[in-house]
Amino acid sequence: MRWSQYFIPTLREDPTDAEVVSHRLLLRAGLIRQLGAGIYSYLPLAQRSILKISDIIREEMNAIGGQEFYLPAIHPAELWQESGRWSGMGDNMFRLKDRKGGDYCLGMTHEEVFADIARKHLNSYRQLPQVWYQIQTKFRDEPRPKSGLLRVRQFTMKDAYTFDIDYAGLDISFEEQRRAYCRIYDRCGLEYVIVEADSGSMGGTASNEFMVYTDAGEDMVASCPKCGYAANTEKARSRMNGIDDGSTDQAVEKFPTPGVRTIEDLVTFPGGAAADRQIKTLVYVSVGEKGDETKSTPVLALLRGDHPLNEVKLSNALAKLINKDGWRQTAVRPAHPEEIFDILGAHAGSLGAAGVTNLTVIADEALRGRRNMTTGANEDDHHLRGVSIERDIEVKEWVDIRTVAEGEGCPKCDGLLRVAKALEVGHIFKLGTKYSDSMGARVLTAEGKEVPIVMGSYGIGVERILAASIELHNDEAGIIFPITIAPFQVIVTPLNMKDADLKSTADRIYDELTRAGVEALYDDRDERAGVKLNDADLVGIPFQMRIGQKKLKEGKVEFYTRATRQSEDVAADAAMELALQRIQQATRKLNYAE
RNA sequence: CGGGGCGUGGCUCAGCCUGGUAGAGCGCUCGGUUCGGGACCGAGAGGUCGUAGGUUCAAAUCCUAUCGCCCCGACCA
Repeated sequence: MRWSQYFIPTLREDPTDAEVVSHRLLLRAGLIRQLGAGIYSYLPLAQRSILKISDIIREEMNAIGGQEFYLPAIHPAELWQESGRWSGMGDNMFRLKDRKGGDYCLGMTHEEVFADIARKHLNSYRQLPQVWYQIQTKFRDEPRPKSGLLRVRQFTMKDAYTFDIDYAGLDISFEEQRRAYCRIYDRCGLEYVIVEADSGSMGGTASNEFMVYTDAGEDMVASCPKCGYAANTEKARSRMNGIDDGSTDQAVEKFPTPGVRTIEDLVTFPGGAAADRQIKTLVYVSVGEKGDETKSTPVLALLRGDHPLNEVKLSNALAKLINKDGWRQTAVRPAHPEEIFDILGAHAGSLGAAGVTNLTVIADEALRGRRNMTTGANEDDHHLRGVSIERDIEVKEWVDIRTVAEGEGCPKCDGLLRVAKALEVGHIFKLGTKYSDSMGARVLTAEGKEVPIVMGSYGIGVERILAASIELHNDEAGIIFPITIAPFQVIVTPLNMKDADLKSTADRIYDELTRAGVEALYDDRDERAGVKLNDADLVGIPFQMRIGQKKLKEGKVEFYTRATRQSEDVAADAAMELALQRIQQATRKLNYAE
């Protein structure tokens, strides 16, 4: 490919709208352009890279028996109504009407469509297991798209689905997918961790996320360097040290606390209490629906004063209480200030659960057995001391609803947890029978019994691999692509196109490389050397063949490695061989990484 | 959805506060010099100042509405 005729609109200046590194470099290096909020055009360089990532995914999916499909992006509403997700997905789903007024949506994921095919055509245990996948465009109307390709409204996803006769089969399918995922990320040259995760609106029994540590991520991962435990903080647990509450149960005593509004206020207030000896009382509202009816259920969530609530954990706990008799929880939100006053007769800052009997009270596990605590009195400017939880508060459910913090004890060993930001690049779920039950996908067993198909669902964000790779692999000069996903493997750069010797040597080497099957880009632009070298570094092609006058007089050219920014001299006649060897070496290292 | 910011040649931005016939740098075209880390000289092309309405003798500038984009928060398979 000749650069002079190829479309690579590099930018000399940093785009002001781009905050995160990958966004900035994707724009500057001429890989993408924005069309709208969270909607991007992939230019030729990005498209080449994305196709390479897709090819790796495809190879690894095929290697575990995956069969590639291509399903529609437009789905009739009925399908999503059957699974209950037409309402469950809320505003995140793009919806549209056809000319007859029929409801449709743009697919956010494809459990429903695949399950529909499965229920129509899978009838017998003899047909199972099946591994189906596709690489397809997904649409999600994100409330806030951001960070370039990291959070967008249209993107490419590899989504795979497995169909098994029972849970033992699902375990095997899940494990195969997990291993395939490891190979995919290894081959893409991406450093990742596998973490325990929340299943979210997908439902299901277990899930793992594949995470890349980067500050551009939007999840927090807790991990233990000692035993390897790793979990999304939406799921992570930790070991707590005991706290001395004194040896005797005191009596509950109300005392005035004028102006005290926060946990911190009460710590410094004379006669107050340390944060870990306070009970924090939060008012949340669970919104549920049943057919056309909706209801709001206020609940109290109790935590140790210094512990932050984890809304995902709370939402999961509340869903268990709400989802029965045909009701389904659609949202969980903090109560509005007016609601709080109506419910408890006091404002935030003086709230407590002692003596509350008409509300569901959820308490965090870390409060179990605690005594002589201080909490709000449900009377403005008053608190209670001497509160012993199990004696004074009617707790409906004890659940883990707090967010773990750095430095807390690992739940699996005696190590200490670290917490760091991470980006989700893949998620695998054991779905179980959620969709086969709701959509009626059943098969006959060998004994002639009808059972629901046991499903798994496995997703990879294709562009996120590209963006995450750039987040991890860059320097002040630009992108540093791993060889396997680089748009080109080598760039041939004659430093002066007006020099006939340089040009003819470059022509020849480019021709040799191309004939040898190397993906080479030829920078044949009549630009100054500085421009060409800076562009080559910016775009991040792993190897450069630099052809300049001084070295060529000795019959040599320079072979430059982008990652190390080191050059080595090689005879012009041997240049192609060296490039080929280094490319193969680098590719092999990623493809057969352990 | 709440808070903040920004929309001016292709790009980055100045001009707006204090109204008076639209600017710079980069890029682009042509000519010349230069040629190993984003050169220089000369000559050019290119803008309904996001959109609509209002105030005014006069609006990029003041007012109102609206659209779009970015950031923080809420939310997020």
